[in-house]
Amino acid sequence: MQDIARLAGVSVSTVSRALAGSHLVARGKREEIVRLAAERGYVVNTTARNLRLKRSETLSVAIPLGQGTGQSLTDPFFVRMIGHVADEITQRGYGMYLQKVLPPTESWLERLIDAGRADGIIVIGQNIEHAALQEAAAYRPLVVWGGHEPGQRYCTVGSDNVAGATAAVEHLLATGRRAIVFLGDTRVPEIRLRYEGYRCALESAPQGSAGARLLATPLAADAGYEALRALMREGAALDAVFGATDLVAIGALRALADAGRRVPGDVAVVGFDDIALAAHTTPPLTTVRQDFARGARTLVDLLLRRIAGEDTPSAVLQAELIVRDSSLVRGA
Amino acid sequence: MQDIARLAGVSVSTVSRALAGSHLVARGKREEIVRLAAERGYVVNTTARNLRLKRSETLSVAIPLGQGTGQSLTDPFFVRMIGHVADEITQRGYGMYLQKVLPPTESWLERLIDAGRADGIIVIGQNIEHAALQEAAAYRPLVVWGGHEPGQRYCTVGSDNVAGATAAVEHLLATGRRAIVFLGDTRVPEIRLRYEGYRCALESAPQGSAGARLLATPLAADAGYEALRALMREGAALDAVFGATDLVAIGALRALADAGRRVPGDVAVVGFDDIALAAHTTPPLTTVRQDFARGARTLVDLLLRRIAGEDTPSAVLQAELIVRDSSLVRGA
DNA sequence: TTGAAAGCGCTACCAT
DNA sequence: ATGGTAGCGCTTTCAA
Repeated sequence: MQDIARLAGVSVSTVSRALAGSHLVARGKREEIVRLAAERGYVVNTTARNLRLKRSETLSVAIPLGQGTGQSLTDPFFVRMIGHVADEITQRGYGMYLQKVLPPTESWLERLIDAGRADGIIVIGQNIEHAALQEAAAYRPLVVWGGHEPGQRYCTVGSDNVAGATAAVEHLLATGRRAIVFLGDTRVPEIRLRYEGYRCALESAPQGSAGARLLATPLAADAGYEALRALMREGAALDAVFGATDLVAIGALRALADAGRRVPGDVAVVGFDDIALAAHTTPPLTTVRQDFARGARTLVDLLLRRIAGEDTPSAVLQAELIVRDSSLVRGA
Repeated sequence: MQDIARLAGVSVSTVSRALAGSHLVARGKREEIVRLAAERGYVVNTTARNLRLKRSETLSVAIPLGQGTGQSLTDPFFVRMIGHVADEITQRGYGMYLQKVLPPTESWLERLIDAGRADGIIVIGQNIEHAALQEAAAYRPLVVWGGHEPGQRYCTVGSDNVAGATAAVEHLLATGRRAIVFLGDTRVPEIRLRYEGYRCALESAPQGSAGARLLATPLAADAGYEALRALMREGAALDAVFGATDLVAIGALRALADAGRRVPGDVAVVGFDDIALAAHTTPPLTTVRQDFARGARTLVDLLLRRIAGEDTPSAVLQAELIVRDSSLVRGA
């Protein structure tokens, strides 16, 4: 900036103002300075600027990967969410600092918060870290994607997991399914809520239906595959599978195919998320769609409002059942 | 830091040193200071630190999304790559600044580089931006994931697209396929290289084989689906499809299923990438595996070496053909 | 409308 | 082993 000032024959103050588009600088001079900077490839140093302004125009996105839940950063759900959040953040002229948090790290939230790298934090997925989040609740510029539970002190944005799961299971019951297995890891709050919706729907099940059956499995396709194979080897009766995520459901699809069970003829399969590939499985997967784009927009909106000092409530987004071939009426 | 110094009854210099773990500070005093900081939730301000040190311990990851190539940040390929790169960066104690670059942005590379936010830049995918990259070649701390082409001045890391594609097509020919269609967008350098490998293999095809047939399509499942459907409606003869990416191949799988063509009985399908879901399609997809983990490691390695002042050459990684059911021997 | 100068929070040099 | 202090590059108040 010194250089530009010297070249333009003005002070650094004037250059700073000109580059910020201030009208305090004479129009001609301003344009001259801007031209000069562009020519010389000068760009304002963000670090110095941030230090001076005490804000970074950057939002931190943190992804806690719980121990053994099997999720990884490459999980299509995270990827999808990261993509949409990146869109939203970029659109508002903010930068995005991506942080992957592995479980053993202690007080990661505090560190992230106070280091001054970002103006606020978006945490995607509560994933076991519920307690840490509760503690950080006092810190305002924080919004979490996940399930909203009573007694929760931090601000969340998430789909209506209970209602979504209930709709899925009611659909299965309505199409004649009677033995519906739930595949997932209920240690994750969102999954627990989905399981709750599942149980809830089963309570009003017709006579002759089997009760709730929870098959615990990490949230990955391989895990879903293995878990369901094991269950079938045991000879358990089932005519429907509700995968807690599409990934798990896709694993289930393959396990069924390998075992010679026809989908949807013998067994119906339903997932949750509606990731891009759900429409392209064989058969295409019935699933509960989460509105990721809307979710991302809401996350960023709420966070920016919190940064501005507002105290925002949690938001629950509607989730929509998308019926595809994997749960067609039995025998259809 | 002032506060901590006052509390500990020492100078800020000492606090700074203690927090950095310097052995110049008496052991007892050091521990006392660290304890005090932890207690009061004090964390060193990264921005000030970076300004002073003139480095940010942060790497920028930029993803240029070309016009109309149909790729989006939610493409499993990007997601996978981002995940692995995030892993590598995190592991080395660096932060990751994620940047999505939309085409109209001008001189985005320069801005990114000079703003001082990051010590170096990883660009994932050349995607139409080849020219801009060539210009930025002078800027050293820059590594690009993509194809390596003659005359290229910037440092790339990428799979051996030509060899990978050749292996895939040779496999198809060896198993009796004679009319192999290539599905993809050859404006993207990597895809152009794959197409080259495809043509190369076809040149040594047995008598009676059809020549190269390029079906241009954006790199997304829907696009692959539509493109292949259109081709089949035209009544074109084909007994194999080579999708430039797994996503396109998955679209092709579904188009074939919808049209009543059996895979691999009537038509073989091969993809490229080996994304997680390739093993879970019906039938499981034969594909050319890119070693993403290794690629990410190499990207970060080379970038850090460039930051240290070294001039590194481009790296080409081997790509491995993974044969699954979608290309089993005809009639098998 | 412009310039001088203070200071954001930190590290590292130079003294002691 | 510890402290004083300059200065990283910028914005903004205050004075002119």
